[in-house]
Amino acid sequence: MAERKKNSTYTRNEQCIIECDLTYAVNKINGRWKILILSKLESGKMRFGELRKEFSYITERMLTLQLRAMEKDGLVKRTVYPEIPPRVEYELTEMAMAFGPIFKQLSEWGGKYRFPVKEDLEEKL
Amino acid sequence: MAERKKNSTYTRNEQCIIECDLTYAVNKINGRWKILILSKLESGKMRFGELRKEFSYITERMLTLQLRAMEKDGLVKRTVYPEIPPRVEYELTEMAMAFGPIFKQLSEWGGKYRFPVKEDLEEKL
DNA sequence: CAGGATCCTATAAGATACTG
DNA sequence: CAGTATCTTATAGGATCCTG
Repeated sequence: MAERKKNSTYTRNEQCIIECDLTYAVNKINGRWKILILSKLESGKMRFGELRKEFSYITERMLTLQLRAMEKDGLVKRTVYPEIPPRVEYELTEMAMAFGPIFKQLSEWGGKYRFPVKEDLEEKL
Repeated sequence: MAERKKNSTYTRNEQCIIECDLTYAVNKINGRWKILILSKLESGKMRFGELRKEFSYITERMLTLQLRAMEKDGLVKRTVYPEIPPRVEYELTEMAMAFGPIFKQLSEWGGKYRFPVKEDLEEKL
């Protein structure tokens, strides 16, 4: 994500990634759509077109960029089949699969706090 | 974080926040330093200066910006004591505390995958 | 089908100096 | 002490058109 600077020093963030497990993890999944995409890919490998249909609100360009960034980060494996028309499949690596339970909890957090009203109602039942 | 546009429509991201628990949660903690700060504040309320000392690699400006954003987002409570010299304390709200276990798991994830070598060594023990 | 290329805007982040 | 203010750069995100 963040590249090395010309002067061979690190940005503040890079310095921290080197030192901190939490920052390292956070940086892997930072990016507006990454968690969403990873979360979707948990259910199995998908073609580019399937992902595009699933995330119609993400531009093709961003979808590509985020997927490639994750590939570089070792979270996603990209397989190109030498056919015509082309077929490309994306699947999670083991390290990405390990995020599974975390995303599930995140989603639960969202469900609980997104509409406080919802919570109030549930408590009344 | 993202503001309403002049034309009264939503950005792609905002549209998604409205529909999706996971995106809602992700957006609460998106920002280069938020998780780190939240994670630190878990151990109790802290003064601005303490946070600044703890995160010496974050500029004062970014620290302020992230804290204020989180305050607006309902994750952090900011208390100003009308004294001279001024004293300001930051503490987590209940909804932020609920992130606790998630951050812990994230950190564990980082610990496991940050240095694959480390893992190999551990397996040999 | 799965993108790449190009151009543009918005937002994040950082350096530095200053203040009630 | 706990910020603000100002300026600048870097990065993210998006619109649109093109292609092997």
